[in-house]
Amino acid sequence: MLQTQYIRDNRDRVLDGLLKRNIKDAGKQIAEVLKTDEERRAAQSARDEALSRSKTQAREIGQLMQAGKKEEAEAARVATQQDKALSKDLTEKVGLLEEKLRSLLYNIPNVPNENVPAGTVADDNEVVGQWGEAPTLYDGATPHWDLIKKYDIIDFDLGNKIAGAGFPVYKGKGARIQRAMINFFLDEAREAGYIEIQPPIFINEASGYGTGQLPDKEGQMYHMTVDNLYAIPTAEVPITNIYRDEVLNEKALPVKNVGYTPCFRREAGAWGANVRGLNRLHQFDKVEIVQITTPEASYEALTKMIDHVTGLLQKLELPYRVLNLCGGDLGFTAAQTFDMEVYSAAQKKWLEVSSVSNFETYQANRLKLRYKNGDGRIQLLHTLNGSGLALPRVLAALLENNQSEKGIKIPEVLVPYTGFEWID
RNA sequence: GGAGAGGUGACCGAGUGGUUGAAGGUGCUCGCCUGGAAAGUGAGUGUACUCUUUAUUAGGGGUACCGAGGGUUCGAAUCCCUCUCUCUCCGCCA
Repeated sequence: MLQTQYIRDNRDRVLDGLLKRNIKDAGKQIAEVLKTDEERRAAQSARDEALSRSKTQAREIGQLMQAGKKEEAEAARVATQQDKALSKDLTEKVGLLEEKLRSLLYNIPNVPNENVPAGTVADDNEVVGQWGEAPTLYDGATPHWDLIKKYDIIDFDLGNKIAGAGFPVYKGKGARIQRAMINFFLDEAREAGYIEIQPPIFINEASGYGTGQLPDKEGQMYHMTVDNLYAIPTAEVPITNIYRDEVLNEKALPVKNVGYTPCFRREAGAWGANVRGLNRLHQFDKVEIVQITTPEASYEALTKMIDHVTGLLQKLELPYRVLNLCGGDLGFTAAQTFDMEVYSAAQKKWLEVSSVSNFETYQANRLKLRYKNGDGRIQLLHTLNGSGLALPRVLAALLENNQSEKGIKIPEVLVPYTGFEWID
């Protein structure tokens, strides 16, 4: 969430940013925040004053008691009753206002940075990079949902039987290529300086709030009500929450973590057209990279993360483009996001395989993730994360782009991991 | 599932009703020592909110905070209640 102080000091900047996200009542929301904040401060001043008085009185009574002046102490004691009731009321009032302010802030998304293009829909995203050429496929080429049946490597019907739609079963070379990609991605990240983490795949409520999945994406996560745990939608959640409520030493920065986890998404209401095959699943595998840096270093880190991800795609020989997401397409918590899309020749469309974002202090503020800088001042850090990479759509593109009469050719870099060169 | 113990500052760890925001240690910052470092040694080192001050990446004041919430009391880290988390033992299991 945004910092109240920041909104107070940069009202116009915040407003402009929210308008870039096409939030129509941004002015009203910000005015409400500022008004609540003002009420809160007034209430706090009043409360502090009342409490200060009580405290002084208590100290005096203590002294009288010790001096043995019982009667005077007793008189003073009676006199405190009124202030006590007053400060209790005021404390309650402050609490309510704080809660109101927090819930207002929870519903205000991050302010896009100045390089985020204006726009409302995905078509307004700005293409900032492109690599590779779409392959020309042979006559018998088909989309991946046919290929997986032809080679019997992924079985949706079996998934239906044992879990439900969107929970595919990977078989034989299908399972092995999954394992191969995971290892390849993890090794590449390690070589780029990321520490590998294997986090829990269920998280508690506090973690959900920490990274912003709660309260606004409540319905998108699988929730185990018996133990009040949520299945993670991405490794970003448990990995970033490692650093919740932490004050890091500047020397420990930047934090660079990578983790492989299955990801679970209910995709409530998203099922329908254009989600065939591997394009959208309830459970999928992803290798996630996370960085925590100082504010000064975060945009350079973002660039490096994009380079890392595009490097992976180049090694996999998959044609891709890089998009600078427009205000309207930006996720709730991001200040800037770049999407990597791979071209899937048989579907003749771009598939998002990675999304790399800088959240600036938005997550860190909720997480209370800070560091002590050289001057000894405590400051919020910047958090960033990106997929490096999500498997299903990479696999879809790989199957489709590499198909021929002979079968599906495995990219060279993956062969040492798969142990086979062809799916045939 | 049953029983017990415990959650204190960046970290470890004292502290059972009145200068305790909190001993001591570690870490960190600055200095001494050193050719340089280590060791040793001296000093400093809470966070959040808030008010105020032309000492303004600063000074001064106030309030809150010892897992969370509530209660008792003139006064609570310290007493009581509820919740929560962690640990240990037993049970069950891998």
